Amino acid sequence: MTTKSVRLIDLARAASVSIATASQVMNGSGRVAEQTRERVLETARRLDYRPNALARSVASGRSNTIGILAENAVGAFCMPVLVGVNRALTDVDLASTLYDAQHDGKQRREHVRRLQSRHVDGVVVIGEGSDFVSASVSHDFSGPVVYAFSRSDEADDLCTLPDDAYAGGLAAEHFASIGRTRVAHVTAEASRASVRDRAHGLRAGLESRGLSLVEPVRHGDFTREWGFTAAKAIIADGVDCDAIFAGNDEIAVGLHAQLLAAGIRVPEDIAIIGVDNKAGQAGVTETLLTTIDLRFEVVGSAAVELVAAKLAGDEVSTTLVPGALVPGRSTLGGAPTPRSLVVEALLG
Amino acid sequence: MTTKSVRLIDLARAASVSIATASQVMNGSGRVAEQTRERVLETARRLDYRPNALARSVASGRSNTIGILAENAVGAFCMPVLVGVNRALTDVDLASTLYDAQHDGKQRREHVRRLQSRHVDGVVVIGEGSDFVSASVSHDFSGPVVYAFSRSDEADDLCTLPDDAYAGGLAAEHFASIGRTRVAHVTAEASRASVRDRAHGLRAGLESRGLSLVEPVRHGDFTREWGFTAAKAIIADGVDCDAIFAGNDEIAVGLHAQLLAAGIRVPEDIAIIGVDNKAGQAGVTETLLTTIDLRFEVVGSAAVELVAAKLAGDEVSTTLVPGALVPGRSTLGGAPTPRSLVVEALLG
DNA sequence: CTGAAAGCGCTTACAG
DNA sequence: CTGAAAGCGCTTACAG
Repeated sequence: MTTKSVRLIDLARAASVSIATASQVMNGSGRVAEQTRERVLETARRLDYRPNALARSVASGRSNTIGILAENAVGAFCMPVLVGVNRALTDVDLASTLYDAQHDGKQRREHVRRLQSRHVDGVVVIGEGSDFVSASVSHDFSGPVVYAFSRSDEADDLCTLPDDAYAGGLAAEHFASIGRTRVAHVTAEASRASVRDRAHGLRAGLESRGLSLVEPVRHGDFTREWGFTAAKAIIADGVDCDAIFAGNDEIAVGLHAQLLAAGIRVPEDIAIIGVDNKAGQAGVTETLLTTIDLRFEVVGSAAVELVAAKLAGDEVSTTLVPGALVPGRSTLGGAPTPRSLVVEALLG
Repeated sequence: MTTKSVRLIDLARAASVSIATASQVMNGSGRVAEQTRERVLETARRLDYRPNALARSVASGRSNTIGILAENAVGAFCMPVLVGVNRALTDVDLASTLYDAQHDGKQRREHVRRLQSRHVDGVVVIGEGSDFVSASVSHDFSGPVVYAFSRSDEADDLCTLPDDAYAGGLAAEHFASIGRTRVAHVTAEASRASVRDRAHGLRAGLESRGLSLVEPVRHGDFTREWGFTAAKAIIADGVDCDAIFAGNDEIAVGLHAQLLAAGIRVPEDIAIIGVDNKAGQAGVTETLLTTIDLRFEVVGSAAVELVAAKLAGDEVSTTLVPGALVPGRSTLGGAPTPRSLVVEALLG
């Protein structure tokens, strides 16, 4: 198929220069006479010269590759982060080599070795969210390591995470903007950092507008079932609220369904905001649920930016990525389309 | 952080052998006295020697890396295929380097160049299904190229694809096994190979059991809306069927919702089978819809097997991956779980 | 069975 | 500004 690939020495000969000079013009390093430069470049084009990246790496000591260690690639959130990482990588002209630990410590250690063998310039570990703690591998590499969508178990490791407090603030802001004043919060375990941060952001946002929660936060888990249960309890307890911030979309859907079933109108009686933009991630364009998109892709690309900055010798610190509110019918109302009926029916 | 890494020459000295010998034992090549072998291995362990994969590549001419070119990584089906590819790669101890073309020709060409520069031993192109045609890049590489979940526009390129005909056969078999005899088929455009193959497999499966379709295949597109429309038409036309094979899950969901809305019971009156196992892929464990999982991960791992086989010099040919039927309530019935309550609540 | 030597394709001081 | 030379860490015939 392919003819033997042209080497630097072939290029040098064809352009009548030494390989040192040829190398320099291909790398833009050293000072070379404009004329020779052009000649070499032109020859390179004519010969379709493609530098052997491998040889370049061993000679220069830089692989121009960063390793990606996914804690669990099949996880729901890994893909968008990975896409963000890869995109950002291409922008700074770095290659990536991906390993999936599948939540398995042994595999993970082997992958770390492989990454070391390949002399990657840096590493990004992709975790599973603000509540996930990765075992630090920063000491296993001489280059920068950053944890995307994960915390590390060592304090001064670099992470990129969604800004959960900011998400809570967005919810408060949106409720206020549509005139809601009696807000409740149904969320998951208080032991989760993401849960605490979102609740905190919500509270702060409400307070800054002279509002507060109508009742204590209701803690359960991140499931639809908990949404059902919580809605029933809210009704049974006679809670007087006109808005509920749900800890995630699953809870929001559960609340939504159960409220409807009880004859309570959404959003007329009670508006609902979720978190995750699950439908949007899945490519559903019709926005039933108002939700907060945590922008996982940005969490991924931010990780690459940290790696690149460190590689360039800059001082950097952990990044919190602000999310974006995606307005939908659960707060703004509007005519239900036939499609939305089904979307709702099979959300998830 | 990390101390300077130990090189082959360090290992050789520590074990009192030449670097040639050290190299051979690390690679299991050549014949080395068992005693020296052990000594070197032991020393390697003690020194935590990790061969420099980059240097090894340039010296041997094999990178032990295969390139992955995703036509569009954010696509709904790319992730599972990618996971399968990566898993299989790890099994044969190959690394991967991933590039995402994002459906952009220019980017794609640049990625091909990058892969060439990195001297990958082989390439797997990840497409978007049986109806997607990738531009062949086989001539751009000296090593094997296989198209996973995609067809190539060159006839003798190697592909791995879900076996669509087999999927149709599974549907026929399942309907027969639950005693359904009057089967209809609602699917997408007849211009799609996947559509034709599934229909063909269904027909063949029915015929082999002495059954046939109760009406001509209804062609539309792979959307929920078409599922609605088709269900209405089936009702309006007074079609006497007790089972519908839907071209994919989207259509199945549309049919399901519309039939319920019209007071027709699923599966008592009409059983439904979809294709894709979308819910399962998304991690939903409750199986509302009986569906056929096309096993995208296997499609991915099969691609790697083809690459590996070619690399080993074996003759291979395009692989069709058989899917698996995932039984659910839309054919088997059973108690509605909380999730299906949501469906009803929202439809009512 | 083992080692000295050439070579993989590149980069990078260092003279000139 | 340009080239000859050493070097990156490994592999692979080839002698012995």
